[in-house]
Amino acid sequence: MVTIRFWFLDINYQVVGREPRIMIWGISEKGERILILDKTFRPYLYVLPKENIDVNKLMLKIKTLSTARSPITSIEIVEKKYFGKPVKVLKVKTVIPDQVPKYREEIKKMSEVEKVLEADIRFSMRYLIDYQLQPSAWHEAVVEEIPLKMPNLKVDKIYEVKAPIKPIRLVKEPKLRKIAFDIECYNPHGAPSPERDPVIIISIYNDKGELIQFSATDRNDKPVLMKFVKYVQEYDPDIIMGYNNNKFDWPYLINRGKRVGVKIAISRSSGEPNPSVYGHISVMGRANIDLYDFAEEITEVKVKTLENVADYLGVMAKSKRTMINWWEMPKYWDDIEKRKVFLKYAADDVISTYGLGEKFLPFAIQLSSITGLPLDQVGAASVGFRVEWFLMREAYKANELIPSKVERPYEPYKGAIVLEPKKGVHEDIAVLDFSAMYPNIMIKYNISPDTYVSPAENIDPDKVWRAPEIGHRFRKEPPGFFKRVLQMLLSLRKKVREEMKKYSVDSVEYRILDERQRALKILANAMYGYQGWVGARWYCKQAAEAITAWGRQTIRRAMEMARELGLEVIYGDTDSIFVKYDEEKVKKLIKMIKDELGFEIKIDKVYKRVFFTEAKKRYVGLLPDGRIDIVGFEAIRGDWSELAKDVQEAVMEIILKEGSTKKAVDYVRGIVSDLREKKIPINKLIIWKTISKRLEEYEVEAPHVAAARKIIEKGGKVTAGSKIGYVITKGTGRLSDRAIPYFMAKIDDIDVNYYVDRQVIPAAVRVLEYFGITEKELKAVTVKAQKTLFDFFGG
DNA sequence: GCCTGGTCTCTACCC
DNA sequence: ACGGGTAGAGACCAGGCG
Repeated sequence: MVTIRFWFLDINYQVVGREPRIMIWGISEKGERILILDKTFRPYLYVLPKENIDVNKLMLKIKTLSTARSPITSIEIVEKKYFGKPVKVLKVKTVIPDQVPKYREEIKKMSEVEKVLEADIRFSMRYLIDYQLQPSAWHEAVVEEIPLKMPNLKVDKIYEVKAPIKPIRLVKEPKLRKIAFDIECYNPHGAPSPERDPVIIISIYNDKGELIQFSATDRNDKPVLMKFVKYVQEYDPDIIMGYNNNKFDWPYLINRGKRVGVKIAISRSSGEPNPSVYGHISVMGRANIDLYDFAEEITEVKVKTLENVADYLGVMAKSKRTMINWWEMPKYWDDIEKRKVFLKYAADDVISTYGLGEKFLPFAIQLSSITGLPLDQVGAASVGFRVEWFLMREAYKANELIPSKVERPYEPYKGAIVLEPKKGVHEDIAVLDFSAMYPNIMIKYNISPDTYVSPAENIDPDKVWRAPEIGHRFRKEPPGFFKRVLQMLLSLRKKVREEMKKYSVDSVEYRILDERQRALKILANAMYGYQGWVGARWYCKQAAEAITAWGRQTIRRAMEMARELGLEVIYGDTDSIFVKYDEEKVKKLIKMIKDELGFEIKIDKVYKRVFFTEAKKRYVGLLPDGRIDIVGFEAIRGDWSELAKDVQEAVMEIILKEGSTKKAVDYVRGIVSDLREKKIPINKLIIWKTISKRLEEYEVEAPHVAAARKIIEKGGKVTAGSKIGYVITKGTGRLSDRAIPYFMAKIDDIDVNYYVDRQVIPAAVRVLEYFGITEKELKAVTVKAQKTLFDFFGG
């Protein structure tokens, strides 16, 4: 027996013979790739009996269900808590994990049974929870080495556990072997099909900085697939990364492999990648990561192509990469000279992908270790499931039973308040933000599913917090599950931030800790939304409703205080208030809020000048350093043409910095005339919109839907989530009849009037209207004298 | 048949 | 597959007019 330290990479289980076997894949401190087996773990479920029933009789009755294939090996009475209330439950153990749902259904039917619990947790996750193992983190284990007699297992050592594995805290990462890969398919018919179209290039980029490309000779791709499989097995990466590989590369490779007779046997057990939870593709013994999952969270990039995201993150500048549009690919492949360009394009793609991995992996690793979701799943799992896995682990630690998943109808409830802004230009405005408002409200009022007191219950009013407006009550004591979890998250984050100070800003440790505190913050902030999500195990509408009610009360009171101090409130949304920046009074306000409400509010920024129209959630601010903050307006929306956005931004800048409406008007007129003279390139006229469902489900034929149909007609592919780039062409009738995919349009097809009347002018007028400028004036050819911005100040 | 105003659908934003 | 609040465009349709 030996004690080893290893970094947790992946987990799965197999049923071998008549017993399940947990398989944990890791990297030892010495850098060996190891597999640890645990044959002792068994699946189970809990039975919550009805009150006043004969438990012994129930136990006997459950025992009679036992089958030979997966016998019930034990039933014991254990003490747990269910929503904070102590309960006695039966822990029913069996052998084969996939038999648990069968037992669940049968036991549920029994008249003595109130509920069956924790029968909907996958076996390997059950193992992680019960031993509190931390994916993507270090562990210590007492193990015994067993001989390597399984040649299909790609590891240096195999062990069997002899004592429970224990997580240990080490701020470091092992030297991981990583590759990024990307495939290119021959697509003369539009979207490629694995049944018909070969994989012509597979590019790989590894952590040694090597670029490897396999390409087909003519259209024979069997060797390409074979070389890829061989390469992966030989390089033996721990992490495989791609961009949209879960939805495209892997399914294509596997189906293409089936077609040409190549098994994509790239896992550490020589198996193929296979579809798994949250729509991700699992590769046994390795972490397959789709970087698109992380790119999706970058809201600044509206059209999340690899090149756009890589450009935004500084991984590869658009100007420095080779680009080929998908409809041009066959041309680039068929022409042997142009093929070199194609290979360069493929290389740039895979290098960008690897670069994105460098940006996203540290965060993914931290998120994985905190939530307890394996590295390959954490990106694919939605926010709700990340929160839920974290809570399930915490529940186990607190001896709380995990509620089952229940299907519920959607129930709306009232949310936050948004103030009517005082329209116009304001000088020196401070934006005050409550720090972590909802988490702090949950903590202060002990809001949690297990502290909620139902209206039927009689309770001393002094022992509960009562929510304003709606009257939901929450026990003051003891601290609820969510309160404890939030306090833990917040104090942990504080500790991590303290620890960060020990390291220099450019050290590896600093980066790790910084990503960790970010992940903790995101998790804490998601806790409110989680409770209001009907799909949540800990769904509690009353809690979510109470949080927003207390939020409304808090912000209202804060605004009242500001006014009491003589501070003019210009605007406010949810947890922020915009006030005139009087340093002394603002300082007083912050203290007053702290003292009276017990919440921290901070100056987030101070605008030298800020402009509001009458609309909520839209404003432009000028920062002291000269930068312009645009919030909500067309200029930052992805579904307006670049041209209209540029015009609006320029107008805002002229107005805020120079105060000259005349200059702004002249500028707009200039653009309009450029447009009429076809001086504006077509790519500035593209409007991007997301297809959110299957095309046949649309009730109205919107322009982007019509354009999407045209893409399909051309052989292209459109699915839910696709971004459609279209332009409006000349003609009559509905816009949707005149919307065509941008790559099918020529500059002469463009309906200039649409871009003038429905894009440029409205975007400009949105801002200029307040200064008395009308659409007519913007379109007029003669220049009239305009008032300056400063005529509007103060009155 | 054409115009108009109101309603509904849809998307992307804010916090 | 975390929440509600909000702006705005365009499709769609009923009703008025002639």
